[in-house]
Amino acid sequence: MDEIDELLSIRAAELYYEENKTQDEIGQALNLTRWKVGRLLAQAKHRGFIRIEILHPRARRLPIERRVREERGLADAIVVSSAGVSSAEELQARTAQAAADYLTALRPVPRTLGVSWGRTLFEISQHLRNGWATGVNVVQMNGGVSLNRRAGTAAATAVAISQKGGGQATLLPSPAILERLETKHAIESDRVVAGVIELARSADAYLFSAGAADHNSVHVESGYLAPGDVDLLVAKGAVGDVVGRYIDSDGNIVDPALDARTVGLTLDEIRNAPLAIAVVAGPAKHAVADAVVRSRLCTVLVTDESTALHLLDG
Amino acid sequence: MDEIDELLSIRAAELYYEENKTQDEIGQALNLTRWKVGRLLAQAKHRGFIRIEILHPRARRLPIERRVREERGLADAIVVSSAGVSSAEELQARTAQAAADYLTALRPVPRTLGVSWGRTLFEISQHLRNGWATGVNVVQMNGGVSLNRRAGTAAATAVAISQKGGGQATLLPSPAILERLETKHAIESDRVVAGVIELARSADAYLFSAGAADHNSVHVESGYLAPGDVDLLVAKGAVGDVVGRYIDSDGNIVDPALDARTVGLTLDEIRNAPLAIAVVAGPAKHAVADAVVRSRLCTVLVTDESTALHLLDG
DNA sequence: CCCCGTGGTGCTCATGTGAGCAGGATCACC
DNA sequence: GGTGATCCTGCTCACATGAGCACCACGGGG
Repeated sequence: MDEIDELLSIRAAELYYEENKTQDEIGQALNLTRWKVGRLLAQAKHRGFIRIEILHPRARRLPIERRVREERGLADAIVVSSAGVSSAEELQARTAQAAADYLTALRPVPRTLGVSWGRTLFEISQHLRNGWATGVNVVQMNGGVSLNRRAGTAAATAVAISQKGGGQATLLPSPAILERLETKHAIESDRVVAGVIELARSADAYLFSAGAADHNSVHVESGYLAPGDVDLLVAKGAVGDVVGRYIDSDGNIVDPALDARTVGLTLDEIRNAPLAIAVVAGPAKHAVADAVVRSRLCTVLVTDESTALHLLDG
Repeated sequence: MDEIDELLSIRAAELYYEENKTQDEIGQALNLTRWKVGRLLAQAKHRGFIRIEILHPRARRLPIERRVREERGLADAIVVSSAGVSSAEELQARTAQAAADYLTALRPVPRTLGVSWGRTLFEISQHLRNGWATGVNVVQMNGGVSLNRRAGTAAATAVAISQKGGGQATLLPSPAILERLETKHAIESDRVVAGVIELARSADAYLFSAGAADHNSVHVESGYLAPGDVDLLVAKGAVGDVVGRYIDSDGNIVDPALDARTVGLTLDEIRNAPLAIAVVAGPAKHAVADAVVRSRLCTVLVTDESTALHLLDG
């Protein structure tokens, strides 16, 4: 196609998309047959001169979803549009909303849902509507009775999800990470704790997020890890954590000793789940998202557009 | 329309615009009749959820052009799209290109074209193609033999436009602004100068830009005005200049004494022209653009999207 | 309890649009 | 200069879509 046709296709596109003229009218205006106009418009689309965006907080990017699903081998992928997003909070909110929508539409409805906790999960719980399901029981997948002012967030998340879904919440009454291995063994052998973990293992589905390996992590905020600990993990290749377990870009445990002191389901238990929904969004989490998907920690991914595109670059 | 319909319209739009499904297929997917889908899509468009942009350096915004024409009473308006523009230079280039296109397509072809000079005009001259017209003579509208390194730019502009248009250039051999009123009178009574100005008065069309009243002005750069002079003009209400004459937001001369020492066509002579094409783009020139249009200094305006929208706010 | 206005639904029909095809111009190559 | 391949053009036809209309459900008022 030469330059003059390119220009014509732009003129035609202006008249077609901005002025709502018919191809026939455009033909008269530009002295072309209506078929030529049709071809010019097709060219303009094909060459990427026409961008169509759906501007809405609930808008998704289906073509990207499909590519993520196919190229990264996921059972499902939900990619929220970032068109018109002004703040990181809004992106987070959109993603949480999408995750809530996904849960709501999920069939068959899980009877028992294992959940992690954190900012993302809390927000999802807030976006779920009352009655999003009937009789969904929720069980925590990992320890996390917080040590600080945010205490109760983890519990509130699980409780909100279960209550809105007409079911019961089962909390895991244990810290996320224990200081001594013996204590961890001790707590795990507690009948209640062991029972909860057993229940979590039997869940029909898991819903969890992933954290970036940086100083803003919930683990630092909650006091389970010091900023220095995180630096050390990063030095060993950590890109983030899933249910409190830090992984490198291949999804392998970075620090086995630390991992052994972490209470909750193991990554392999999650990997073997038939339905594991990871909700990971935001530029800071590009690397973890990639690790999660690459190491098959999830079967379903809910994320934002830019993270999804990052996954497709690899 | 309630919220559930809004959501449905977004889902429908995704399938329609991103997945290229037919309304019928969408209907099957969402359990709707195909007419309902059509209505939902119409709603989505109507509510502004669908944004269609034409991404191309030559793209124009016809609806904005029309509004500018009608609401500001211009014979014509050319508004270049700023979709996908990364730098101020690119915006400038797009506008210059559009002005060149407009000139090229102009009918009837002007026999004599009066031009001003400056960065914008120079760029337009560069974007014109050889043979854009046959036999267009160009005459300078205002003085401007530059005092500094840029000397010759004004002349080069007029010469390029005329040569590419197969005609002759007539230069106005005079400074833009003289220091003493007597010198100005003297130079204007020079037979050659008077002849050129007379020729300029008789031009079929004028093509000029406008400068912002700031320290980056060509007048400061060329040494006709000191930065302090500009500050003074701004203090008196100046928003910019047209053919070297500084105007306030109503298009009135800000400093009659300075204006009297300025060589070239007067603003009223331009106002009386049947065809006066102003090319004004860039955020810095929003105010001048408004003054130019408000005071009817031009019959045709070539500008960029954001400047045009600024004009429509008033 | 019925009646009528309102808004939404599913339809018919006319129009707009894309796929596919035959003919003809263009150009390289023989 | 002929010949074949290739691309483009203008067309037919089938399909997709929007306008307009009759109908029905709902709800308020008589």
